[in-house]
Amino acid sequence: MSMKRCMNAGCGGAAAVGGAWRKGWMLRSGTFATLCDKCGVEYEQLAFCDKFHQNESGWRECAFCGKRLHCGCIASKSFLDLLDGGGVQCFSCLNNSRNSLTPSDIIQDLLPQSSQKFHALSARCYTDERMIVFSALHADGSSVVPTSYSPNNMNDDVTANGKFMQLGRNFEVNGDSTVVPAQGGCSNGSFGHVKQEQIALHIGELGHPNCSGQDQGLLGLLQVSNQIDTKNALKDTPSNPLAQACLSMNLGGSNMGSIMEASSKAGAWQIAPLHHGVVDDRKEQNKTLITLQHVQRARHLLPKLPNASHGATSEPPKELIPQMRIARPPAEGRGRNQLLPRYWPRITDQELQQISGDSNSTIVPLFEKVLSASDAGRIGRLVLPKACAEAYFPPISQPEGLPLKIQDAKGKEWHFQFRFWPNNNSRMYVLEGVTPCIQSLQLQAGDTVTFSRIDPEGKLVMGYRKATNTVALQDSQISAIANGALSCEALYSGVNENLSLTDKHGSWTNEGLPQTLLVPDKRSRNIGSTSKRLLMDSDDAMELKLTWEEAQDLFRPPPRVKPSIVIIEDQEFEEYEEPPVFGKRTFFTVQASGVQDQWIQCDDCFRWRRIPVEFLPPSKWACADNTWDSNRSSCAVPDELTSRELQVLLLQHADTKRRRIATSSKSRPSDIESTGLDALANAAVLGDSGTQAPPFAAATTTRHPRHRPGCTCIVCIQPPSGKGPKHSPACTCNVCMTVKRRFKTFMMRKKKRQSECEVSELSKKLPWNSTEEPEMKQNEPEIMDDIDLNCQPQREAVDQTAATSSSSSPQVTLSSMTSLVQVAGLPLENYLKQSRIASLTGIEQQHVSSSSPTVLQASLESETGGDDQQCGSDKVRSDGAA
DNA sequence: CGAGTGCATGTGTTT
DNA sequence: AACACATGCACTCGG
Repeated sequence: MSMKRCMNAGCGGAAAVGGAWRKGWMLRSGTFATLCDKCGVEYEQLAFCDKFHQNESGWRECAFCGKRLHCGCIASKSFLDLLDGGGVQCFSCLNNSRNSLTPSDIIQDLLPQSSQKFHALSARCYTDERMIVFSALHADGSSVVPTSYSPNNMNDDVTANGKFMQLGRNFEVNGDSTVVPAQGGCSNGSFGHVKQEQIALHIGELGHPNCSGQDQGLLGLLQVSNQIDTKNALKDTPSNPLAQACLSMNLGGSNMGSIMEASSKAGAWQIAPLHHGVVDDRKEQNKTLITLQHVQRARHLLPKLPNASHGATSEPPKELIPQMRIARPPAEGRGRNQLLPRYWPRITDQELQQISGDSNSTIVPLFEKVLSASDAGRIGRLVLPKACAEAYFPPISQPEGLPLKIQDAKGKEWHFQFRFWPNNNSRMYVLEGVTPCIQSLQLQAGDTVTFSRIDPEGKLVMGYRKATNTVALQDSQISAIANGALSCEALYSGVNENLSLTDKHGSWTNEGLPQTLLVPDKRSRNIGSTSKRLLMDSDDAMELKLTWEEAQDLFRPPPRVKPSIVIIEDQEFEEYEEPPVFGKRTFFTVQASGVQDQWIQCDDCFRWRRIPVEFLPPSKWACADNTWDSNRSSCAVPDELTSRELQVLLLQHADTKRRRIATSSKSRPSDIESTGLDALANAAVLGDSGTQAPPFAAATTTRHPRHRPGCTCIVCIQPPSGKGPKHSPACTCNVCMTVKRRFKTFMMRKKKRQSECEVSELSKKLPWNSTEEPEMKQNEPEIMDDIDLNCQPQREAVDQTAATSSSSSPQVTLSSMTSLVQVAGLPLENYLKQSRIASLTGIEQQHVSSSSPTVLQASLESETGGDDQQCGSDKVRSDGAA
């Protein structure tokens, strides 16, 4: 066995090379460092476990599989992985030789090595596995030494079991060969899990203090055989400062091996169990190993907010913590650090407590999944995320899989079949037989099921969250935010996978701020779901999108923070070091003269005040802040508008929003592409019922929605392009009859509405109109005698303008449906002109002249009022089903 | 004929 | 480009 001299000047100590590893850890560079026996200083070296034999040509061969690793080329990890805790593992066969250690080993072997004291070293114990990773602070509190450790003695039984361990590689060697965290400063924070305790340890210095972070806190992990060992270990050294220590225990008791990865930036250590023992799964295990990566992630249970320097606003109120729905990176699991955040369990402490009850069991949240339509459907198959399945469920090598018992929150045990299908050289994991469970829990697509494990029993439990509240609360939540009544966390815990944290003022914290808010990202704009396929009522989806956009509109620069100006491609960007805050919600009006106003509600008296349009109100605003109108800068001063006027404006505003949603949905590409027949048919079914439906749900069919099997009407037999024979005026096909009936309905409704127009009249008399009103005041036709169903939208679009200008006569014969619609808008337009509502009519004219059939369709729907607006697609559906 | 099963395929996401 | 996964669909089986 060769020896290598310690490179620490003046030390001269030696470390063994070739045999069992001394204390060592993997460096980021891919090399392996060991600790000098004598001085404790580490140095890099190349060495191999004795399981790898050096052959005559200088290559080393795996004793298990015979594959070779070039001597001295540790970076050639295609064959070999050096285990930080000691030992090596062949990537080809996964056999490994490893060192292991017990807590007593750690303590007895480690502590005497230095006279320096560490300020704190928190440690954590994991059952079954025998690994220690720890870091510690210097006594001055400024330095952290993250390291791993393995004792001198090998434990062959572990080796024989084929288990292995691996530590973080996130350490780098600086010029002085000292070990520093790979990413930034060592951070504070707890990485504890559901049950953990932490205590300070005072132990000898292990290595080199170079963590740049000023943070304090934790720094280590212990992974030992079991709790008892740990406790015994502590007992074994009563005189040792460790007696003062506490070990953080995680009862994650499975037999899984673990990968531990230190991500020092967040002070977070990640543990990733690996498959073990199943030969067929080894390739995937390899992959798991190889693809280990840094994951800067949110911390565990009680996330420390990221920027301590921001002062006292960082910690969420303690009483809120159990309720906070925080995405918890799962504590362990094979390849768990590869899990996408969307699968991170967001179970609350309260829910955990509910599951665990009063028992001493520990609930280990594993992962969660939003149910897809397939998952929740009758097939009874729940597709499991591959990484989750492989990480947390028993390894399976045959497609038939294993029966799996999973207990729900009520204690009922469900029997599923956990299996996989081969899929594109990969696997697709499913849980079969979930229908009874899904039905029992009344779960639907969009709901979330969570999987946890009860330790130490290792029993799997599943919980669920219903999704409906999330969507329903959106608007109100945002409103509440705008009024400063709701923290952003409450909002985004429901709609975004990102962990969200707020300070107690409701401001975003850096770490918790969803990126989708800060930087609109194409990939993450699909709120609440990662898939378009996830069933969400389309209205809800659109509503979500709009409110999401509104939410973005409400962002304000952080108060009292001066931005630094960054110029990127000649564009100046303000860069803030603090996250934005939500501003207060307002609405805008435009006077007949074209002057715009912005209206804001006082937080104290709830009166509405007029403010300049360009003003970006902060989250709190009161009359006293009304510097523009001194006459109304006190809550004692009544509203500028009468309550009636206000009501009208607010109604208009709400209506505007609703219509904008509808319009936006109709201007989707699929709708734009819809044929004239679609527009016709959609129009035909409008207003026939009051059922609510997504306005665009039926837009892409190539046949008219009233088509029924056997229908030979011209619409159904002609190609979607509209070419072909024309409808006869006497055609009595469903569409024609419906269109005729529809326009009769328009007539009736118009008359009815005129009698109900008191509010509208009042609004017209107001000097203001809510903006974004272009589609609001379209009107119904006077008479619809002759309806041409042979709609050719491309041509009609041109005709519309002519119709608009030429015909206010009810007797005019129209050439198209869209022209009809156009004429339908004329009487009110005229009326509005007479009423000198210039802004409205102006907008409307603009829209008319540029109308596409789709827009007209939207207009048509708009004019039919709220009830009609809702009827479109559902009507289509119901008709189709009839 | 409907339910169940296994695989194929398309789409969206991640690397 | 590769991968993950939601869902479609052909096939089988049993009532």
